[in-house]
Amino acid sequence: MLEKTFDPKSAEPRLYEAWEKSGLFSPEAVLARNPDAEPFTVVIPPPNVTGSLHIGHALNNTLQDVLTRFERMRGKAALWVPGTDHAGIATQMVVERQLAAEGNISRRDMGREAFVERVWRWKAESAGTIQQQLRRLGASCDWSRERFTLDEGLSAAVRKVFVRLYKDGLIYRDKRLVNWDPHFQTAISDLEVEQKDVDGAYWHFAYPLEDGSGEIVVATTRPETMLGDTAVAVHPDDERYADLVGRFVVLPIAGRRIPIVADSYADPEKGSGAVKITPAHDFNDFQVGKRHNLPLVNMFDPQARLLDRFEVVDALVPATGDAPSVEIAAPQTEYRAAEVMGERADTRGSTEVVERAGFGDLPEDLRGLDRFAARKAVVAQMEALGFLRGVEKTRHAVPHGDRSGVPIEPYLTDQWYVRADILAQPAIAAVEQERTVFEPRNWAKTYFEWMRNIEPWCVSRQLWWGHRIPAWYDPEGFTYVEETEEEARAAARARHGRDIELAQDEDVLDTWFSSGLWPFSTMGWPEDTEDLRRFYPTSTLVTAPDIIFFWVARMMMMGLHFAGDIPFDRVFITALVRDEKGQKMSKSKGNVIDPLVLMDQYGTDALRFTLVAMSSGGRDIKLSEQRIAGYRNFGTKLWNAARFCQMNECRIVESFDPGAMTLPLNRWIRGETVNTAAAVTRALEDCAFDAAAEALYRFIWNNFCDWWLELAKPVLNGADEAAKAETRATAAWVIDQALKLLHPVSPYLTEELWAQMAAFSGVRRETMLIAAPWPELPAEWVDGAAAEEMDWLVRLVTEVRSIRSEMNVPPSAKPVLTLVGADAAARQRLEARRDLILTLARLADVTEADAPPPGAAQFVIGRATGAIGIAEFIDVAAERARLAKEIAGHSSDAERTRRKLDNPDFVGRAPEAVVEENREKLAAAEAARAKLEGALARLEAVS
RNA sequence: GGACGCGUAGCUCAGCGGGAGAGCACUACGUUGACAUCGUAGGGGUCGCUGGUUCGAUCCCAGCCGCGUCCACCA
Repeated sequence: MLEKTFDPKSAEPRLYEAWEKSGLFSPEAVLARNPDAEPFTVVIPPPNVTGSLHIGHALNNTLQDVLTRFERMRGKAALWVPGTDHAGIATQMVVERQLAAEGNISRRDMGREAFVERVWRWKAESAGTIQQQLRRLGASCDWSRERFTLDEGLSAAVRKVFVRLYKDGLIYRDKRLVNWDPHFQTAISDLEVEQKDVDGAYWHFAYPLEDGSGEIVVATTRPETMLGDTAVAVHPDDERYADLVGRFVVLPIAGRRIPIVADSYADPEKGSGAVKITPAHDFNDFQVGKRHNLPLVNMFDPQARLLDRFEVVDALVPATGDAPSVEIAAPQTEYRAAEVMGERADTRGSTEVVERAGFGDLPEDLRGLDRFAARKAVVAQMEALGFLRGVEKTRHAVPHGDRSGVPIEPYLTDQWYVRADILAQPAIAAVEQERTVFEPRNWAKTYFEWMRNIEPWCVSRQLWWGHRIPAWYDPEGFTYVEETEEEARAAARARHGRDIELAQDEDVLDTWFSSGLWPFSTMGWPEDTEDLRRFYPTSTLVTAPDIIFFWVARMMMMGLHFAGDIPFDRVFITALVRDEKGQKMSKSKGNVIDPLVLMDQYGTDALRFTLVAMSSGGRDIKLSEQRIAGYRNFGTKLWNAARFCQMNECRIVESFDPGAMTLPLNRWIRGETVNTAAAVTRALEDCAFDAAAEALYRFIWNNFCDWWLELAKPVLNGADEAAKAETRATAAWVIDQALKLLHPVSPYLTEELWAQMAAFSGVRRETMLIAAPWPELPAEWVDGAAAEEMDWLVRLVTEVRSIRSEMNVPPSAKPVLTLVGADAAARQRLEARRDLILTLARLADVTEADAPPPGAAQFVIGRATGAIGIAEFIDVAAERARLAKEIAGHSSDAERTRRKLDNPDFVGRAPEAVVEENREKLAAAEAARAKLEGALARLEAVS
């Protein structure tokens, strides 16, 4: 016999272990039975290898598991590939912090090799965490296929892709402005930059004209960059400055002569209408500089980063004060780098392109300052020199590194870029043609928006943890991009006719570069593997909205380019999980909900059911514990229903044919089961997870427990052995179907009941994973007549209960119900269901009469009037009020419907079925009102 | 500035062209051997506002108000 409640704590580990041991998470199990089984593939969004499960993981992995289990039960060769990501910056950051805490050691103190070794050790230590937590969640992924982005195989794929992109001209090295994260001392991509509003100011500076005939005022939020100004721009149509264009100002402090140029970038409406141009430190200014062939003055010393320990101090002005070069590199050279985008750079790279540019008479006291100190110093000097024309406080957006949280710096460096604009074309087309669809659909727009305006993707990072870029340089400045050092050497030998010293690029690749290959690299690409042939393209990708650009877009581009096909048929974008107040969860706010705690408290199934039930398209999830508790109760409800069935000897009868049921009661629940199975199937096919959960909840709780079980009780306690046998078998059959339908969402509880029911029934059964085929039930099993009959019964019982409650009839009282004016059908139903009605409505008897007895509370049921003989309880005033209210309800119904039907336009234009429906409604409302008015009249007569 | 989404019962959310729904919370009654992690019954909403389309609008369209997310930008 089942315990009183399901105990997740003891059952979950036991069940998971059994599943894993069975080997049935691997599609081979299905393929062994059916070699032609259709594949269904999901690849996990690989979590950070050293991470742990947060609520977002819980959500998307639950949904992936729901889909995988569902398709596996349907007989598909379902494969869910698990794995983890090396997460370059994030992981390196954690380890660097550990080192700092341990002994104030920096990675640079350790050296590259030792540091990377250390990160691998940390990975080995903590890698198990997330895997265990996914198991805890019930994830049915194929652990035998688990991958890691820094695996040998995946690394080989990365090198292959890099080399091929290079040889296709789709990857190139270039010197241009990048988003430089001064904290991590690395370039980051546009996507890793977030704008934050901060308090700042506009400083208005006057730049004197060269000839002393006046000045021009510019405003800036970044005074420290003025030292790098190489022009002042005004709008070509701005008459105020028309005669100044082509003349020169003298840049204060630096003492450099810079031109006034006309460029439409200058907005006459803003500030003075004149804008300072700092091409080496501002993305817009870079473009202006390019148009006017302005020199770039890079004020950052790239070497400065070597001075850092844990807190980075970046130098604003050259720390190498010994040789500040006055000469400025020729503009045509400066901009060459930007112009060769996409050009093969296997000859002289662009490393030579930018000369060190400086400015001779920079005061000693400005050198070596970090940028914040430099700002103050520059402002102070400008003020002292009399060039400060005002300060205006303002709040403005400043780009910050998403990981470091410090303001990023546009910085002129050599980096590797991917020509995303070319790769994006097929990826855009694939979604336009709906070869890949987004679910919910609207996300496609977000995807298009970004893809159609895509910028070059900076993929090099000045980190140590990651895939080292497979590029080698010789001392003469030639570049060799090859998969191995041997090949690079061979290429160098071929070029120079001798062995030559090579140095590998120090940088590693953006983490998302390897993640972008995930759907095919995990399948063994570039080898032509069986997995690749069978399981690629994958079926559904389940992921969060915030990584559509980071990840989904890159997989689309890489998949189409390298694996020759879309990476997935469908992308399901999950909701964002927020706290119950609707706030985004964050460590700093302290409102993070730990899914593990929730699983401890309520069981995994309850958490899963909640996440599924709240996953409706286009809305964030506000997670509340109350809701989880409610769904935990739902599991208990089903558990107890099964327990009741055991108490009543309801066993699985393998020879039982549900098609041969005779009792309307059973035929009714059979129909409900069919309808529910269809609804759940369709919902899961459409990723309408909330609809699936709702259908299951209603069916199990409202239909099965609230009504069918109650209706079955008299049968199970009765003397009709045949009816009893059928009802027992029906109970077991319905529970079986319910368990199967619920299993993808709540795997633990269902698996446990499945086994217990089998044991109790003396039936041998394997785990549900593939031995519980998904219910595909014939539509003929829906019996309309039985449904109508049960519906009538439910209405009758509900009416009686409602009146009893309103009239305060104690449960112990068993009145007599008299039906007046019952037709043949009602009479027949009444006779057939007499026992049920008596039990459920707590009645002594049901009779028929021509008129209701005095002192009865009355209601309308179909064409008949029901009268409950509760003279001793009836409160005439209360009953009068009750009847009046009922009458009012029917009256207003009738009134509204009549108005509709009196409208010739409605009758003329609405579909006949709708008109007819309204006619029936009117008739029913009026009949009910007439009966109740009669009842009210009788009440008044006797009182 | 652009894109997308959301405003429905106290709360959380379904529904999205023809009778306003669920869960929770609330109120009353209840322990009749599946379940108090429960049962029965009940109260509670001019479906953000204003127009339009339609025989008919919570549902479609437009505008407005409020909220949120993303992208771009703000010398």
